[in-house]
Amino acid sequence: MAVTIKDVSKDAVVSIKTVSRVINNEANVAEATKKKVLASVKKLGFKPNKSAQSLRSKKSYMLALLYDNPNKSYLADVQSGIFNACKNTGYNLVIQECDYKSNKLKTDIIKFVEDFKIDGLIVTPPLSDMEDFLKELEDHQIDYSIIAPSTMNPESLYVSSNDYEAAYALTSEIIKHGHKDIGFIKGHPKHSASHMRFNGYLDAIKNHGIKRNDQWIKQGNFSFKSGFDAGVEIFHSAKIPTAIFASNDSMAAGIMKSAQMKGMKVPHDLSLAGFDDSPIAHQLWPALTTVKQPVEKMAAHAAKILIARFDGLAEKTKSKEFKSELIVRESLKFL
Amino acid sequence: MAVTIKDVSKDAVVSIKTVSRVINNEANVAEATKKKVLASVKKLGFKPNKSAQSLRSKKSYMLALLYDNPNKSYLADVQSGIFNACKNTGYNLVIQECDYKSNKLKTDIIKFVEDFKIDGLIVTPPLSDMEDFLKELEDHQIDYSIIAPSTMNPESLYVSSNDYEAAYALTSEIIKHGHKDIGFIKGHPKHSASHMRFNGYLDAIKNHGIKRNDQWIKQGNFSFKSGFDAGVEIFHSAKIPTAIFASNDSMAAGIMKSAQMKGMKVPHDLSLAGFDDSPIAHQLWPALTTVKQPVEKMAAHAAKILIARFDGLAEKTKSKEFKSELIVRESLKFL
DNA sequence: CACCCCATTGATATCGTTGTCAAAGAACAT
DNA sequence: ATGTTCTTTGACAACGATATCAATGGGGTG
Repeated sequence: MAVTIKDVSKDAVVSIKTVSRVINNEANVAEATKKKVLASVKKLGFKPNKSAQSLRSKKSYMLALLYDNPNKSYLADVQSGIFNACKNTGYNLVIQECDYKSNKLKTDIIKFVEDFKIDGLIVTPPLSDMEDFLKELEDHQIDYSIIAPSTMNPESLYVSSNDYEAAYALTSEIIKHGHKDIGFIKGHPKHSASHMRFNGYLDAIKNHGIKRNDQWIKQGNFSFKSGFDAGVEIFHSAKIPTAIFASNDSMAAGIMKSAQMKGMKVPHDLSLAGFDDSPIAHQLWPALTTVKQPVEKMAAHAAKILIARFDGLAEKTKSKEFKSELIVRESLKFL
Repeated sequence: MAVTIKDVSKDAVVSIKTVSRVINNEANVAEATKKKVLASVKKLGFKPNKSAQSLRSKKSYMLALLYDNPNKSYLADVQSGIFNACKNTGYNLVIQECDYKSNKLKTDIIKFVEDFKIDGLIVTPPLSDMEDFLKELEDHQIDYSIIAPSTMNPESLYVSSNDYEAAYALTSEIIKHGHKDIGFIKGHPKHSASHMRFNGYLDAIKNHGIKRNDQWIKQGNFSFKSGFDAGVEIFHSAKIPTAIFASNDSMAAGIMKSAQMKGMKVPHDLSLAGFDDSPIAHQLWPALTTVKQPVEKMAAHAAKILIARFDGLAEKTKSKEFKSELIVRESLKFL
């Protein structure tokens, strides 16, 4: 039989309530008492029973990660980050796959949260871009922390990245390499990151005196196939750009494949850049020039601030913007 | 306030115990009573409180996925499969990242299971290959289900795949394409799948009268880099094979990159095959010939049989071997 | 010294289930 | 008719924590 709070209280010769106070770090416990109790806790190897805690305190000590994102490596990184943040906090992570297109999304998630008494949600794109969904969460008083929000509401918890600046910087880098004819593949229209990246691109070419050519700007959806298809289209054009910037690496890989199938060589005939620094970026040859976001750290921070809010430490940890890093690899060449 | 079993018992004019019996599908409840209770449950929208159930019944209704595998897409597939199997069972999934090399592994996991009262584990490679670890779980009476076991213990729950046959078939396919000089990149030595795949390769060439050439057989560890390095080594040899079979797609991608950097063209100068049908397999050009395992289905089955065991339905669902599928793509050409 | 206040502590109720065990009644054998 | 067994049901305890609220006692104030 496991050690309970009762055993500890007997061993430390205090009431169970006092033990409870100590393990919950409540105020107003004499230092001597605290020490005594902690000694007994350690001696007996006491671990509070989560179910009992949950039952009484109405908390589950569970966070849920909401996602509907086909990008497996992104998901894995996010998860890993949250996982690390949860370590030693007593909180656990459950995963919830969603369908952002489902009209039952809202009710399903609310039901899920209420059934399992989930303490808080970590919301990833594209769910993080659905204002009405977030509104619904708030109406139900569900705490959440957003990764990559579309609007940075100072009230809510979020972690963001400087997608706009990074896209601007990457585009500038391409231009510095002598390119003027630069195509762009847009990401999934429902992801706010898509727009930020696109705007970064647009402003960069504009500020460098390059005119936008809509023949070379294609709508993608972050999938390999959408990049491939966009490539096929672009390479049918009368004039082909000397460089293409795809909003993520999967699409850049798609472009590369379509280029290679056309007999073009990267970067000899076409320079290429992606975004995200997915594993595939360096596994291709030539390796992709891209932008690396500290996804794991971002996810960890999202979890941390959520947990801090539960513990009433809201002042300590705040929403934060993370900086991305430009990674220049062989797929980009000087013209 | 949420609806409790008490409310239901009042509404249905029965005792709370009877309600409990109905929602737990216990025997010996009169059909009429059952109907009456279920009607009230539905009418009031009653959902049993997980914490209270856990507290009383000593079950957490949580499965944990144990992994230490750098392959993100594999992890995502496994997760997705388990997730689907859990749906509507009342069980939930928590993720536990491990370090299989840690000497605290065993104690950490035991502690984790006991702290959170995890009902059962789903164990993936390479943890599934550590006999002493599994033994420890059994000693602590921890239920588990293995994905890709090294030894198929009829006592334990597992899902396996026919790695040996698939590797044999793929090797035969390469031979059918006219290749006689076939290199092989071994997988991580701690994964039993590595050995099964290697043996499939060895037996296939032997049965086709081809002699093993150890210059072309390299040890990898399933990582892209290990494949790349193996490629570099092989291409330094005096004689280069006409085809290489890598134990997984990441390593095959590594080989492809090292070949391309040497100026070789796939499949013109070198045919290539991988294993797993990871996303990268079809994102490369040329796309990789490979073997597809129904990873999601396997994971789902692993979860199902574990849950069935909890519910005492052990007879219904049994360990199972899944069949892989050969996918021939452009990276393999007729000699 | 009497009074009050605040920090500290504990007795006990409580959360929402399942487990135990006994009672009631139906069914069947004698 | 009586005893026995089996099915069905319910009253109440129990799980292991936190919440409530009252009791205790030391320190400060007038």
